[in-house]
Amino acid sequence: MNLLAEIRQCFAPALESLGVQPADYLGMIRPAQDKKFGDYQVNFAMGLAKALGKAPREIAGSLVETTNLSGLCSQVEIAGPGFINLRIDDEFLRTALTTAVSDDRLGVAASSNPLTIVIDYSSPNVAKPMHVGHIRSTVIGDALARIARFVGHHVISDNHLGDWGTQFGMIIYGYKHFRDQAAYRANPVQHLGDLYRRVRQLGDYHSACSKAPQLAQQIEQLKVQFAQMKSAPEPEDKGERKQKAKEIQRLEKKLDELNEELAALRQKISAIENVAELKQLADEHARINQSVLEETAKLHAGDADNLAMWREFLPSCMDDINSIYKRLDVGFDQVLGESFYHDQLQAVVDDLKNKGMAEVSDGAMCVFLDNFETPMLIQKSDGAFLYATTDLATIKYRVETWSPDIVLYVVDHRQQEHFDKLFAVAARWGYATQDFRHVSFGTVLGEDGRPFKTRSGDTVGLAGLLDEAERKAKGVLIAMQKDSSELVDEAEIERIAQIVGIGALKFADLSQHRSSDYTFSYDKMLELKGFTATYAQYLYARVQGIYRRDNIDPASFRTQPKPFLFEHPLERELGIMILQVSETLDEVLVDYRPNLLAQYLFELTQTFFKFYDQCPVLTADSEKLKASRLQLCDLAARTIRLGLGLLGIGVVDKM
RNA sequence: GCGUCCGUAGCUCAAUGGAUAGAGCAUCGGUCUUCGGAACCGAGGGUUGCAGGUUCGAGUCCUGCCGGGCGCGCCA
Repeated sequence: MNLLAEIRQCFAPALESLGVQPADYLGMIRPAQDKKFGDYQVNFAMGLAKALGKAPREIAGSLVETTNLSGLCSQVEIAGPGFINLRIDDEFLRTALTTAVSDDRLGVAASSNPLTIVIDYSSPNVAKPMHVGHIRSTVIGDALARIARFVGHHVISDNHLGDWGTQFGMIIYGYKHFRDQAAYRANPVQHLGDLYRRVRQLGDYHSACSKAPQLAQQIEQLKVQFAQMKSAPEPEDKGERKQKAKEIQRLEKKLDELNEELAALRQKISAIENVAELKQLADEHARINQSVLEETAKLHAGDADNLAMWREFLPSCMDDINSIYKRLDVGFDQVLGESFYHDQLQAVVDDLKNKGMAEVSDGAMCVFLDNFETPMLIQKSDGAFLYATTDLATIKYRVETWSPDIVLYVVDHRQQEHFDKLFAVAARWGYATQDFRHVSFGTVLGEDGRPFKTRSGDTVGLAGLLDEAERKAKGVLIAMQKDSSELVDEAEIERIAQIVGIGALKFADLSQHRSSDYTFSYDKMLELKGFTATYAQYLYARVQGIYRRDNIDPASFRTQPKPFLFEHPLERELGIMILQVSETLDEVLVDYRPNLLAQYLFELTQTFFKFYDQCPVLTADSEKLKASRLQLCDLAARTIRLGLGLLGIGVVDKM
């Protein structure tokens, strides 16, 4: 039962009779912001008043008169400037709750308009270790896929792996020059990772060596400029003085930035030069960066040796990634990486060329677009393709293969301009009816508040983060068990710690608005109280505890529901909140915002614990009341299980 | 420089243009021989960066400024 949808439906005829498009206004019916106003509020009378030239309260009155809410709402009030406050009829609530108790879907109807939705998420670079920067796309994308699927859409989740890029050139180079056959045999995943890091380190060293002097020179120039600016006489004009101060500030900041960059380069240099063996290696591989690109080019050109190595390495790299997915309980319907599209790229370029959309500029094949200063490059001057080319080929493939209505790209916001261009090209190319959407999210920042740099070497590995989450949850669990009667064995603690720890981690991410930057903090990500998954999981465990205590089999009332009673205001409040899961899921999909579901689950849990504090369940005054309250507990717990499950988070019977 | 996103309580964050801007954490105080204290109740804490504008109504929309993140042709 979707209460909000029911109410909206009721108001449509009245709006139509006023001569306006109901769709423009029905969205303004919302859950009441403050419970004292009722359950739902209608906010469009004020807006309509202007358009129709009547007093808002008068409009509200006529809307109420011509709208049939009987059976649905027991109380309709016009308040303030023209709000219409609605209170759902208790009997209607009881019926809806009774239906929910006996329904596996808790009364949530499947969408009457199922769409085909492709969701592209996670998409890590194979062969590079996954780090915390990958968690957002993975966790948000997975949650959206689960939610959309539950709501009734046909979802195709697709992991667009970076499995065809320079990183394989690096591994191939490393394998050819640095491999330790025994170590490789013993643990291919780890050894390939080592080879990657070694090549990376040497390559970075050489880049740093060539960049550092230029950078140092640039800094010297800036310093001179800065000194001149500072010693120049103060302008008399106030505006110019301000301008000057600003310019000085800007230069200072720029200097700081460059100095920091230089320090990072020098660190990379000294890391090599301080170790004689490394220095020797670096000297022996002076052309390493060019060679890596050559190995990559050979792979792309179909070189038999490199292709064979790629085929050999890929499964090992995937093992690493899949173990993370397994721990996160994340899956995909399709895993079509960049390599899958490799042989379709030339055709894409040719097609765009033939259609007059692409032209050569400065040696590179470009698609120029209105409203964009820079073109989209689809082929480099050396003939190599770019990720834009792959993205276009991917669009073509997805549309031709799955005919999606919507294609979501769960990718961080730094790529916004890329997607703006990509979608613009796609539309001109003939894919204009699909709703391509960049579901962007904020950058993962370090605890110092600065963006997490992929190249900064000391990133937190994702595997280590998961370990830490589970370790901390286990510590809390063991501490809790000391004075609890509900003892559980060692293996059980391990299992529970996993679900609680990973759940906390995921929830920390999903509970935040996806567009805001994500400040990485162990404390925050592993928090186990307050606005967390743990709090909601605790609700579930407590309800299971009630069943255990009184040997209750919930199946008994799920098949034969008893009447719901509202003797305490919190029983009714909890009942409404339970039913609102349906409208919450719809809300999530309007703008692809899982945090709305997280917020809902938290509020539901808060309401439950208030209810539970004030309404005795097992010791209720009558059997009828006990039965009713047990059903509320059951519904609350099942709603939490469903909602957390849709966020990719599990529940446990004891914790 | 151009583009784009952001600025809300001490901290971390909420709030499709709606009524008195809300949570969590932290702090302080209460509930307690408990239906498993990972709980419940209460208190303090705000000129929503600044200044204008639009409107019946602005944290939200528009303009300008201040401060910050990110991006800006052959990386992905």
